[in-house]
Amino acid sequence: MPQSTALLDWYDRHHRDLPWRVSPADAALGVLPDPYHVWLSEIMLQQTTVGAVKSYFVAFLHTWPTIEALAAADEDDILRAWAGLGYYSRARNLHKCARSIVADHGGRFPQTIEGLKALPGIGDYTAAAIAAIAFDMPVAVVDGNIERIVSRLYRIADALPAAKKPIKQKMAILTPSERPGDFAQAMMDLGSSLCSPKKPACVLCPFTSNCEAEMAGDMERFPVKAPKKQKPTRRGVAFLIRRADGAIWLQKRPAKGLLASMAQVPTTDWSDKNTGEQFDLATALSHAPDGLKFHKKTGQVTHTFTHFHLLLDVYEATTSHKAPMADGWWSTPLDINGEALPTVFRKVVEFAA
DNA sequence: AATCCGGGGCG
DNA sequence: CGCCCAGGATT
Repeated sequence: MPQSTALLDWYDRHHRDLPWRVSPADAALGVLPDPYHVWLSEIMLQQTTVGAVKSYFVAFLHTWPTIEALAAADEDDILRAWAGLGYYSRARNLHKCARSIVADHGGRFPQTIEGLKALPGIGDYTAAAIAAIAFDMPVAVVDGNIERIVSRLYRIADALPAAKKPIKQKMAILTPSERPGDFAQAMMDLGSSLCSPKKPACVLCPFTSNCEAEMAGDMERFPVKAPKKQKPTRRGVAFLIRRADGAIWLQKRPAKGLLASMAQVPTTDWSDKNTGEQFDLATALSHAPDGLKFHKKTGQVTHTFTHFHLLLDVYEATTSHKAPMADGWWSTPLDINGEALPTVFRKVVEFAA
C-alpha cells in the first residue's frame, strides 16, 4: 500500500470535525468545501492554532456569510472582529483580497496557483492549500507541520529556510492525484498530533518504518533550524484616562508598523531606544497628555511581541466628559469589548480596573 | 536571507 | 521561560 493511502486511511479513522470542513458524509459524495470558507480559515490559521481560530471563524461567517458581504464591510468593523487574533495585517489583507475577488474576478477565486498568489495575503502555502482543498488540485502543500514530517521522513540535513526547496520536492512526490486536499489536511493533522516537535508517537504513525528519522532514532533533530536571536526588553508608559462614568479614552494607531490601524490607550513610544537601562522615565512622562493629574498604578504590565518584550508603567487620571486631547474617542464599559483593541492594551485596561 | 509582524498553549 | 504554530510582506 502506498504511503499516501496509509495516511488517508489514518485520516478517515481520526476525522476531526472542524467548522471549515465538510461532513464525512458529504466528503464521501465528493462534495468540496466552499472556497470562501477555505480561504477564510487558511488566513486565520496562519501561525495560529486551531483552538484559537474556531470561534473567530464562526463569528466572521455569521457576520459576513459571503465574500460579497465581506468585501462590502467597513475595514474598522473587520479589525474589531479580528482583535485578539494577532498579525493584524492579515485582517487588512483579508478585506483587500475580498474586494479584489469581487471587483476583479467576478466573485470567484482564481483556480491557478499564480492567480491565487497574486492576491493580498496569499503566499506559497495558502495558494497551495486553497488549490488542493477547495479545487482538488494535486499540488504540494507545505506548512510548518509538513516541514517537520517530511524533514523526518527523509532526514533532511539542511537547515530551514534552505530546506524548504527539497521539502517541497519530496511533498510533491508524496502527494496523490486522488484526494490531494485531504492528503494535505491529513499531513497537518498528523503533525499537530502524533508527529509533534518533541516525543513524537511513532508507534501510532501510519508511516510505520518508512520514516528515516524513526529508523535512526533521532526524530527530534528535525527539522534543523538556525539558532534564534534573543528578544530585547523595551519600556514605556501607558496613560489611562477615565471619565466619571467609567469610559476610557482611546486613539487609533498609525496605518503602518506594529498593531497598525488598531486602537490604543495613549502611550509613549516603545522604540528600541527605550531598551533596558536606556529608558528615561522623566522624558517619557514629558509626553503625558496636558492638563491632567496622573498617578502611577503600582506594578507593571508585561507583554511579549514577536521580536521584543514590553514593560509598561500605567499612569491613570480621571477627568470630566470633555475630550482630554484632539484625537481619539471615549469608549464606555459597554463598548470596550467591541473595540479593535489588541491584547496588550486589554491588559492595561484590565490591570487598572 | 533576514527582519518585521501577535498571541496563546504547552512542556 | 522557551518553543511552536494551517505564513506573508518587505527589505
